[in-house]
Amino acid sequence: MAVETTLDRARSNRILAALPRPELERCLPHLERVVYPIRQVLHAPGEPITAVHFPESGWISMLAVLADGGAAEVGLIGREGVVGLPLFFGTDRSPAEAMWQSGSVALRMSAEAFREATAEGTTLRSLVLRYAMCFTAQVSQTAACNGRHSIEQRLARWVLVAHDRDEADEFPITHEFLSMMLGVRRAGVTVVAGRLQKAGLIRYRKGLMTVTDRAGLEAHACECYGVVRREYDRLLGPGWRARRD
Amino acid sequence: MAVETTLDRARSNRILAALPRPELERCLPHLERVVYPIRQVLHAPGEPITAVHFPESGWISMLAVLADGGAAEVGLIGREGVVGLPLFFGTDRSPAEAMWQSGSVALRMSAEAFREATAEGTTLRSLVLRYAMCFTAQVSQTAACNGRHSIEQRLARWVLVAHDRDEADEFPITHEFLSMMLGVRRAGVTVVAGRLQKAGLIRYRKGLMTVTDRAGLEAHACECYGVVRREYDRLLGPGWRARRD
DNA sequence: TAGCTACTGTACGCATTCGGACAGTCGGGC
DNA sequence: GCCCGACTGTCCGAATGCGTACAGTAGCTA
Repeated sequence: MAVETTLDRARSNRILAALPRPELERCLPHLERVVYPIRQVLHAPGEPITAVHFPESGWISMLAVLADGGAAEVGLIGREGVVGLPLFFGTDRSPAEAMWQSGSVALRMSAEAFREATAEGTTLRSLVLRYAMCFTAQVSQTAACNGRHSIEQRLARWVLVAHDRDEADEFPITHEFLSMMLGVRRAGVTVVAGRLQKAGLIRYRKGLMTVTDRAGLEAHACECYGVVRREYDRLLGPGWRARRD
Repeated sequence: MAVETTLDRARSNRILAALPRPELERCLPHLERVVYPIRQVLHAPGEPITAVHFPESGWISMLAVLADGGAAEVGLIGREGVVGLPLFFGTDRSPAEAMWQSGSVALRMSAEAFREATAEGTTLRSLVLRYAMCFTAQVSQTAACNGRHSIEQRLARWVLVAHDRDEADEFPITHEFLSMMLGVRRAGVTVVAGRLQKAGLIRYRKGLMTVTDRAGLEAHACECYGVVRREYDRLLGPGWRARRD
């Protein structure tokens, strides 16, 4: 069995993978591989953010925590991005929460090292800037989507967004959890998920969802999926997804 | 009548006002005062953004344009900010639209000049970074808000956000227009605006709205107003608003 | 001051989603 | 192989908001 080096693993994250070799090598000593349990909170609202994380696989939800104790997902981060943008923006805390949803392997870099690694003239700086633009576009579209589109459209969109960040066609997710992410009732998710399953677009059982017809899902989802996807493709190149179509 | 210099006017925009004098003076030759008609589009979805704008007064809506031809407001920019963040993020276009809503006086800086003015080590760069963080927080909270809160809460919040960016307690806005911004029916706005008026929080007639009880509005609005406001206060200092409480 | 237009008020039936409850079923652990 | 807990399916009444329509009114313009 081959020994997997930090260099190999860094190639899993699309931002790190896009760095020129010398710059990546300067980063390597500051990258530490970490594995977290599912639902692990990477940073909580108002708490200091001490490090950024470059996911190797799976995805992290960015959540806005509400007064009633609930949380609404406003964006999703996978191997195309980095968790901890507030540090880049010059602050060590944020009103949002970052929580692991799937996967759970990332490369961790301390706030201090990240600041140096994104100094003027570095490729990392311009990549993170572009990623920040993508993420903002995702959140913006989510804002519009939450106000205008049906649960069915939003669920189809959510599955596609997650699927883009997953190596496999199946991933663990329950209706209960989806309902929290979408900000709707669990029963509402069950009903529309049942419709999507009946239409042959997905399959699921006991907390495991399988995508069986991507094209069909795209047809059922609102335009928000395509708008954001095109923005990611445009700014990060078309290779940022974990899977091929 | 005193001659108002570009320097004086730059003090109206909180980002420019926060620059050290020498840095501001280097910017001045690149700042041009522009006046636009209401509803003027500063940048349309997918079209090249050729300049940034530092508003002196009033506010601009950032909109996500939807497939049905409608548009949903995802954020609001006033004298505390700058329109054209995509340029800062390294791209000259965006899926969003920026449109004047009130006021309409800004200082314009070309993309080229903006790039130089935000070079490494400048105060402008760090100010714009912090502002970008604020704006992202605003959009995130809007995403959550759109999914969870009632029209009444959202309208109260919207009025507060606009009020923060307006010198006067009254500003021109019709129910029709508010309904487009909030993504709801015009009739829905009329009903809840009527309730807020009956409660003595606002007054309006024929396209002119007046805030008569800010504290009452804050009590009626969802927590989203406070969450975002605190983030702006924290990162930009408490003086970013056009008015006192 | 008459008329026009833009804006506001209100009503009706309908669709979606909610909040809550409860029954059915899957599948891992013992 | 059985049990139990987690997950899914379904139902109810109620609330919210939608789409549409039309009437009333304020205020500008001629």
